[in-house]
Amino acid sequence: MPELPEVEVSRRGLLPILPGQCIVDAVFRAPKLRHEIPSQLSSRLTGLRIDAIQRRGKYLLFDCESRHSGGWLLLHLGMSGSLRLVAPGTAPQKHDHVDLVFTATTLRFRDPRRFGTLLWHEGQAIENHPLIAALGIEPLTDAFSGDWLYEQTRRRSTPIKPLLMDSHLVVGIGNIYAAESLFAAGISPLRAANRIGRERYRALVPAIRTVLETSIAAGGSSVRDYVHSDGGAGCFQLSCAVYDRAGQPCPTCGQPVRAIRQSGRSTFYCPRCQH
DNA sequence: CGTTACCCCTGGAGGC
DNA sequence: TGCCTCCAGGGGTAAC
Repeated sequence: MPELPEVEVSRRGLLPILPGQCIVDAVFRAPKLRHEIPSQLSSRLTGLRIDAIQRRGKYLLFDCESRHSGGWLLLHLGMSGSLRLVAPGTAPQKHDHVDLVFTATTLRFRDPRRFGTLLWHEGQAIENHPLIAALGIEPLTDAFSGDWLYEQTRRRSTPIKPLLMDSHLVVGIGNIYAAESLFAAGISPLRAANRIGRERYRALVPAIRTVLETSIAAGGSSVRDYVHSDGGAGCFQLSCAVYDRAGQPCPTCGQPVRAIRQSGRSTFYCPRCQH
């Protein structure tokens, strides 16, 4: 479910609440999410203060006194994860796998499919964690430009859509926003990345940025104690132009939206508007 | 090195 | 009502 905007909105929802608070207890009700949860993690976390909450790609990074013999808690929401803040003592429901208990509130992680990731990284240098070190560029930075993406794709013959979703190249673009960005830029998801010209990448990159920022803005206006809505419709955008709209008219030309499969994922696009 | 297939897991939707 | 199949917003890993 969560792509970059959802993770960023979750982060912003936690920022006014958690930094400065100490972890009173950590409760794990599932033996593993994507990875095993070490048996001593609860005692390691207990007593540590949250100094900051950062985001890298779709990972939330909780700075737990990393500069003072603490470390980092890495959280990835996976496909079905969501966070909420509940009153201490609130009974967990099914799939509520993790609680970080603070004095006045509890951060609760729910993840039915358990594709989420929870990892502890001892020490200060989170950028050295192998999963973080392998991540590509942040799409909302100035360094992510049409010229940069053009240069990066010269030897990539794979279709542009799965490439946009490759977090080793650029982080945070999931299945929904890849489809929406390509529609906005008029580029076919099937087109080989190295057969797209510089000018078209100069259109695609701002389209990606606009789609992501619009979604963050839309999500940021909701929620307080419910950090992230897990509504099945997806999209913080009020409506998607093409995603999950197979057979429905393209908002630009009226041609039916087409659904295909790429790399095991569904892709939606307008065959008339996107080339 | 680049690309693809598979796998982790549960639940909801739709066909019969 | 039940059973079956397919699908779902991610991504790491292994194999070609």
